[in-house]
Amino acid sequence: MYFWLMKSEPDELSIEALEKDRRARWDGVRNYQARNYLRDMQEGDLFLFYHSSCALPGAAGIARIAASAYPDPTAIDPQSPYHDARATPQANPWSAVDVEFVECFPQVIPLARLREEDALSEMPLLKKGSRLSVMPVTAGQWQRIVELATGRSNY
DNA sequence: GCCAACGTTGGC
DNA sequence: GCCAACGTTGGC
Repeated sequence: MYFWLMKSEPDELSIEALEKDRRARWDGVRNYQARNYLRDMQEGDLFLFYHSSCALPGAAGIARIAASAYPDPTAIDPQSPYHDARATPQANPWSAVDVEFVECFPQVIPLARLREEDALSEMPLLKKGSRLSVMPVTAGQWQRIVELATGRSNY
């Protein structure tokens, strides 16, 4: 079991929308490093749902990988904003996973708050200039963030 | 292989 | 809207 963090613009998919729908496809990732992490995910892995490009960027909740990586259908869909003209059904370089809702944090843990934690300073999320949208989270980082968010000392 | 130009990300 | 920083593209 591994821990991850994935960024989403709440206008596209928020933790609240996932709570309502229970399950969603996580698609549109168009960066090779992020894609490789998607491919490393296993059903049952947990991830921090991070809201980006919004009024209050930060960790908003927890979700779970419901289906491991498969070819991202949006890459070969000409109608999709994520369409990639070089992708074909036979050779689709992009991957998607399915995710399911676990919990909303009582309050979003803002990016600025995460930055105050020495224990989190190694997270790619907090490194200057990092734009990676899918990243691994260590057990220690996971525990610290869940504790900040919920008061629970363990998950 | 180098590197300038470009488009994108994402916080502020 | 601004802009720093990044990844990708494509000419050479």
